[in-house]
Amino acid sequence: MTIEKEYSTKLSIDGVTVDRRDVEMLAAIDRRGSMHAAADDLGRSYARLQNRVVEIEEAVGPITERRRGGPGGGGTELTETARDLCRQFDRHDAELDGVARVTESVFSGTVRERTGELATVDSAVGSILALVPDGASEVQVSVRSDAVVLTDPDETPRADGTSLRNRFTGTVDRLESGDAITRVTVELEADRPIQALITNASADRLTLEPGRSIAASFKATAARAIAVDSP
Amino acid sequence: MTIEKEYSTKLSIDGVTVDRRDVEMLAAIDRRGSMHAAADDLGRSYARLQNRVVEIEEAVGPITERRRGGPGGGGTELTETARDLCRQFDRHDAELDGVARVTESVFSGTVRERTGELATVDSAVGSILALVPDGASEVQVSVRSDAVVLTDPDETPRADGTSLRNRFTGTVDRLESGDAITRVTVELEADRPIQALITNASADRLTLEPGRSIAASFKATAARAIAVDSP
DNA sequence: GGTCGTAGTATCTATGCCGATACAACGCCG
DNA sequence: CGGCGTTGTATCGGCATAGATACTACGACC
Repeated sequence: MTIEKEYSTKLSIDGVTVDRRDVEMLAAIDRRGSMHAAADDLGRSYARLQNRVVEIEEAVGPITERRRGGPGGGGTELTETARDLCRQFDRHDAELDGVARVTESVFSGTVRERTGELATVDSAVGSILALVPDGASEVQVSVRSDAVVLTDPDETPRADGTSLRNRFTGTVDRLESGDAITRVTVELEADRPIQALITNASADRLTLEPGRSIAASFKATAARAIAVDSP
Repeated sequence: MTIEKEYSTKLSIDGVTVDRRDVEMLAAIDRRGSMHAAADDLGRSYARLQNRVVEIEEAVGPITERRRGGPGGGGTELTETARDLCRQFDRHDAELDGVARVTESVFSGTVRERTGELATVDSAVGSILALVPDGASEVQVSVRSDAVVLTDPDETPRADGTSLRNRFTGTVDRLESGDAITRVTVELEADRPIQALITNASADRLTLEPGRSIAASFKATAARAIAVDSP
């Protein structure tokens, strides 16, 4: 039984929420130059598709230039507004996709001090500064592996020169290399691993290999906690 | 016209995809101890709710212990599997929420060298190492502000000791402070800002103020590009 | 002027999801 | 033994979404 993280991407503008289907519709219109052809491409009915364009347009403003009659009988072209919208959707989608693909490291702990949205969490690997929801006491802190920075522990910690607020040392446990990216598992304490996604080039420069001592750091604003009722 | 990033969280397990509604259902069952009471709480029909529990159970395995007859007429309790599922959903949801809340910095550029999923992108602020989708040439690279690390530029760059592969220097343009977190806008080139979310404490330690010279770094695996057809 | 392919609009129908309802099964309890 | 509150199951109807269909409007081009 494997659990896969999924999501669906949306943008909300003045009441309407445009989803992937809408963006694909706009892409098809752009590709084919007409709404009828786009509807054919997508296997959708022209009527619904046209209604949807108008619906979005009422909230967002002109996203198409539609001509009826004329050369070729007419046609529809996207405005720059529509292209911007699609790009923004794509960027948001790419970020969400990142969250779904990337592994996370989880640390259970209890909230100590709190200032605003931030709090220090006492965990088995030490105290973690993280974003903690209001009123939480027992929490799980999760850190995305693409947010974990690895550094040579021999370098001076330079605690003052950086905005990386969480720093832990451990030993490299496992390396899984892809074409360009290596997933590094670092054992902080017994059975308390943290994972980091780094480029193969970084793995080389850091001379990573199982057993090597290494420091794993991450920003407080990249560490997110959830409340856990039962300890 | 303001555009808000939205999303909906899902977990997919062996065919079924559980969404927020399902997790809220499980929470209500846990809270009330019976499916009837949970249905009442949520304003849902018992029949659908019960069907859904069975549906999920067929894929995930036992998520409830249901008794009919007995003291109180019976009742339903969650298994540890169900609690784990809810926590995993919450963690995933927290990460997605982070993506939707956080600002992103966007850099347009063209793909130069590529190795696997990574590529260097030439942009107005210099070359960026980022995750680039296959076949893309003109791209936009987006970087989440909670992935940007600020460092004192006077510190030795230590290009070898870290897995931070992208490093740019600029001047602090703007500080927006909350209770615990400051959003810093750094001007890399004219009209090419990058934003960083850091703790107020870090902002103090770095003695940030408009005009100060600062270095902004981020990991290659935290920079994601999308393809842009028209330049 | 007729043709053609497009946009625009209205209406009917299929589908799927869900609430509502009704009823059986279960087991303690008075 | 009957009552009660729960789980379990089947069926009906409402509602929203979307496809199907039919028709009008438009304007260049033959």
